Amino acid sequence: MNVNSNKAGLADDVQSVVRAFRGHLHDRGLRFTAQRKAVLEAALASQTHFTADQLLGAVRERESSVSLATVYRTLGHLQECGLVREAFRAEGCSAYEAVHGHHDHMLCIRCGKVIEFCDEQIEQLQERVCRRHGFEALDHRMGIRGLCGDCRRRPAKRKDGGRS
Amino acid sequence: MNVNSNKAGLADDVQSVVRAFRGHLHDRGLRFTAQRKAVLEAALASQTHFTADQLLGAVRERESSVSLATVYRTLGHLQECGLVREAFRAEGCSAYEAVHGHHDHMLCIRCGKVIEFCDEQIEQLQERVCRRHGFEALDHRMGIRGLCGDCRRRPAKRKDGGRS
DNA sequence: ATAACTGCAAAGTCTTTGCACCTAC
DNA sequence: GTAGGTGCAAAGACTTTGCAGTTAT
Repeated sequence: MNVNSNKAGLADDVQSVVRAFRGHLHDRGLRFTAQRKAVLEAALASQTHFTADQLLGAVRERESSVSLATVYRTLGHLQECGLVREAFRAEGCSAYEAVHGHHDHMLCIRCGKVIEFCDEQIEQLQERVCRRHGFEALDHRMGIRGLCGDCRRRPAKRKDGGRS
Repeated sequence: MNVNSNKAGLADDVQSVVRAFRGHLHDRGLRFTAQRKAVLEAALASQTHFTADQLLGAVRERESSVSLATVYRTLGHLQECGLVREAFRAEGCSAYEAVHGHHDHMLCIRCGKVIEFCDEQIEQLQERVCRRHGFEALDHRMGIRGLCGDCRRRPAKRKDGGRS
């Protein structure tokens, strides 16, 4: 199956992933630079979602010489080879994440909490529906928006005091 | 279930939806204007996804006095009451769609085709996974990216000529 | 040696907002 | 009559891009 070719395990150690990235770049006549390596490593190190800007912050803790432009450019390459994906869109910007093990998201519209989950049965049904349409899935994304348990128990705060 | 309170049918005629929108606005002390009505009707008339800009174009065929700012403002209200949702993000901008009957999407990364589908079993499993997490789903979105049947049969065009 | 990469800053997009005038209620 | 709405244009926020110097191969 193609949905997640990087499912090997949580332990797919950074080493091999870096090698994969280098190979991907090499195949296209692109170069493996310190900045690209730093961006990849920072992305892999993150256990959650990150915006381009947050990633820049993380990268700079290891390799000071990186610009936001390079982060964006590198994110593009990383997405092309499936090592990173755009997880969902938060506020006005994109939230990315390293692809170590697939999962989907629930987003609480009130407190902003993000719950990750993975349902094997849903994955299988997705494969099935793709087959039915002759479609070859390379990646997929599911986001459920609603209220988390905590927020369901708290009263909503209305914009105005309400009427009637 | 909450995932789709507007599932009544494709025939939920414009009349009643407009009434629902008016009610929603009224409940919040907001006003029902010609522009808002025009935006809603144009959105309902669309059988596909549309960007804010495309919607503006459609709206202007019926009600010339509408600005892009108003379209955005109205889209906000329409999303709040569940009549419109952000279907997915295409290129740099959001693609919206009227919510008449729920469905999900497959996007071909090569030709850009969008295939809509709806799998009742997946919907049920989503409900189940939400229950397990104490989450109350209000809306959800699933997008599968990959290659459509046509593109799978055609050879890929590489960026450069390729190297052995 | 050279084609590709980087940082910077400027340019682009899409979206939101301030303001003065207009209008539904 | 008044609170809320609208268009316009300017402002914002995120992302992309041109350019001149730098570097992996």
